[in-house]
Amino acid sequence: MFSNDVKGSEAAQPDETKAERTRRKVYDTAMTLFRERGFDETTMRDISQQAGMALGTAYYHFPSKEAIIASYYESTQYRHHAYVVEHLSGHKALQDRLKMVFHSKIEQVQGDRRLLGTIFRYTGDPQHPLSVLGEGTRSLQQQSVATISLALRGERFPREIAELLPVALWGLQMGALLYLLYDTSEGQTRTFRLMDQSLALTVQLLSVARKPLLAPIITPILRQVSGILGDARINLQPPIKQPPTKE
Amino acid sequence: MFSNDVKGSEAAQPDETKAERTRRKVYDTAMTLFRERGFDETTMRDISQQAGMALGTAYYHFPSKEAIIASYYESTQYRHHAYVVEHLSGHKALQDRLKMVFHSKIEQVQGDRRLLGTIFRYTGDPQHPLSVLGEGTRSLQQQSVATISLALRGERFPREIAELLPVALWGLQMGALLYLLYDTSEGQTRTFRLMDQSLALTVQLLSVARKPLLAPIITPILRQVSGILGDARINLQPPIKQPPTKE
DNA sequence: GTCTATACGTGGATAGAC
DNA sequence: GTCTATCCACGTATAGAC
Repeated sequence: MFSNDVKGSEAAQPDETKAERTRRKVYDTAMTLFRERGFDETTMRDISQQAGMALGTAYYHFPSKEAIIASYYESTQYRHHAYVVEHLSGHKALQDRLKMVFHSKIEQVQGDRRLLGTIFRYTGDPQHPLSVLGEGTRSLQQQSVATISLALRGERFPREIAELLPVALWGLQMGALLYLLYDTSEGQTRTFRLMDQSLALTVQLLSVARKPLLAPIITPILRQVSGILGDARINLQPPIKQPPTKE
Repeated sequence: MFSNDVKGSEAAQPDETKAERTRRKVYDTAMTLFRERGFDETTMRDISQQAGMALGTAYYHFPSKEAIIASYYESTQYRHHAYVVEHLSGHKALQDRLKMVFHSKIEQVQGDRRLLGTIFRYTGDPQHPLSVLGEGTRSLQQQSVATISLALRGERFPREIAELLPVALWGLQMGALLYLLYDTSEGQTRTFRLMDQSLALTVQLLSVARKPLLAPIITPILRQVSGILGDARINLQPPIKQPPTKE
């Protein structure tokens, strides 16, 4: 739907074409203004003026203001994935890995809370290409699940848990992002605490669930949850098991 | 923030003032157009023209298009509460009561799925008076929790559960509404099934949690969840224990 | 292909006359 | 309370320069 080659890095590459440079200029200027004033308060005319170009030029590279946000949306997912891949080997225990994945996600968007809100705005419109739950962002959703699932690499879980855990964690991440939006505490410490506690609880529950004594009670419940979600067609497991990392 | 005397009933009252009649006319016309074409596709000019009045007149009664949606938002909560109060005595078992409460909520907004999406649009902006999670709708949130809690009347739960259940059910309702938005199944049967299954599971879990054998395992977990939520200041218990029903 | 300059129509919102 | 006139920002279109 939207073109997509700005990757969010604001460092210019030397072999950029002129068009790419202009496009980046639009993107960077827009992001700066969005962060300063907010999305709605920034007009395409502001952006083009600030970037020192004509209105038509900005529109030439981005069909709409939303398209700029779409680029940002994609770039965050891309960068998060890259970060996680790079830092995975430094964390061995499950809880450490989960913390790393979730912390980096929050830190990444921490300075852009207002922008984040702009992305959530389309959630109520399933048809909108930017709806975080809609068809239009399906591949981003699956990528996100895949990124999170990297933290689970090498772990062995019972079938039922292995099936539910990735989506559950994705939901947790969504919840954390939403909470972040509303978190006015200094440095958003509340969000981090909420996340850490939730993850600790999760890991704890996972180990409880593994106890053979409790299995007969827990397994049917998990099956039931699985059934409900499956029935509701809530399923974000990406079709490819491995995320796009060459190896 | 927004004025609020349209209660969503489209039946005119005989003792209405002229202003009230005009206001209702604006509201009713707007709702009809919103339902037919959608919120964004309906202009204030459309509304005023269809209602046979000047643009300025419509704006005199509603300071903005959003204010009309705000009225709708309030009226649904009001009507749901009234419905639940009226039908509570017909349902004795907990699960029946929950089903009644949740079904009526969904049925009430079933025809307005697009409008519902419009309400969710402001969730990303904590400052916005219409954000479903924001300060601006706090009292509506608490009313909604109170309405749901009516289904729990007379039930006895352990402290930890009694504390968590209302918010949890509110979250479930939010989830169901969100799911409804995306549910294209005939008559939204999927949403109803998802809800029924979730409620059945909930009731089942409640009875499991009551078993004395499992209490030592479950209670500390619930305490922990309670602690996390409390820490995060997620608390929607209305300050008044009893919702506004005279008795 | 990339960019500028300019103009038009639409829609939300407001001011002021009646 | 109601209407008319108006403002302003937006998306879009276009004609042409390089």
